[in-house]
Amino acid sequence: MPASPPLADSTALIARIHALAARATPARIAVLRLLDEAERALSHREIEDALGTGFDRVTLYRVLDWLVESGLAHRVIDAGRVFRFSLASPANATHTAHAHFRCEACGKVFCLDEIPVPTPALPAGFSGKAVEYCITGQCARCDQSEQEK
Amino acid sequence: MPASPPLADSTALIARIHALAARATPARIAVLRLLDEAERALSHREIEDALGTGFDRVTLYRVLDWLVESGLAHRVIDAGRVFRFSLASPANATHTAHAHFRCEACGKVFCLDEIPVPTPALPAGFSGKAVEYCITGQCARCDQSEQEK
DNA sequence: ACCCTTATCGCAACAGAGTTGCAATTAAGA
DNA sequence: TCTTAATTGCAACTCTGTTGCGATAAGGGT
Repeated sequence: MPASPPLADSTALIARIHALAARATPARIAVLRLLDEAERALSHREIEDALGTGFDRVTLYRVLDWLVESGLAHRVIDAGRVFRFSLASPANATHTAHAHFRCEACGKVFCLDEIPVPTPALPAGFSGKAVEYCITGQCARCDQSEQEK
Repeated sequence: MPASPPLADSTALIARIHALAARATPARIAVLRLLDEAERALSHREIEDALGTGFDRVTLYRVLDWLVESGLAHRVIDAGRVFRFSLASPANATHTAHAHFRCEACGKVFCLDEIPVPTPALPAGFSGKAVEYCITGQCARCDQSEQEK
């Protein structure tokens, strides 16, 4: 187990929260930092485990709701009926399209920001807004460990 | 309330079930017929409501599980954390790709079988299998009723 | 038409993720 | 430092889906 990850600059995180006219509470700072350092979409459970017993379940749910409402994070639903959260990159804060990759082996969900999401033609009368694009398969790590067997 | 919908040929449905070496029970026939007539993906709740009080909750869950396991139906997860089911068209029984449209207003999910699902390039090491492609917006009916206001 | 076997069913109890109400706490502006 | 409204923590709840198990009935054989 490595030492605690290098602390991201708390001041910057606090500023980001204050910019939304919200209070910079420990729970918000901790969740924001965790998501900022994560390279994949995290579930409530994963966040709870990562942060230890310092915060109440419900507080974390509310922090996550707040993140989504304020546009700082995306919420996607996982095949296992759990929500996963990832920070919205400042550029695409207006979440028009977002691609994800879900590994069947480890269950983790990765954000594929760099993949362009095509906008398809819809049947008459239908107007599309957001496009959810999720690819299921094996991630790099699981694919590798499978070959080692 | 219109009269009961025209009964699809029960014999054909029963044959379809027998072809899987399974027993043609009333629950299976009813669910199969309902999904066959539905033009969109139905949730367990919608199926339960549509079929009335004749079947147990759990029985319907098990029928749906059986449909998915035997490849007769697809199961997709909805933004509201509920599973939705749609019959797999015999042609694409091997569910390679499938597109859906979810209406924000009425919550219904439509199958867009005719839309081609593009296969994107993945980061190194990742291997994709299934692609879930879901567009969120307003369906034809809700779009229309909104303009009438 | 009647039996058997066993796949299915129905009930009841459970599990997990997420939500709500409300009193206690605390961030942050005055 | 003081005030006050935004947040928190707790407890209880909802909802979707699952599991165990005895009872029922589909369908093949006689």
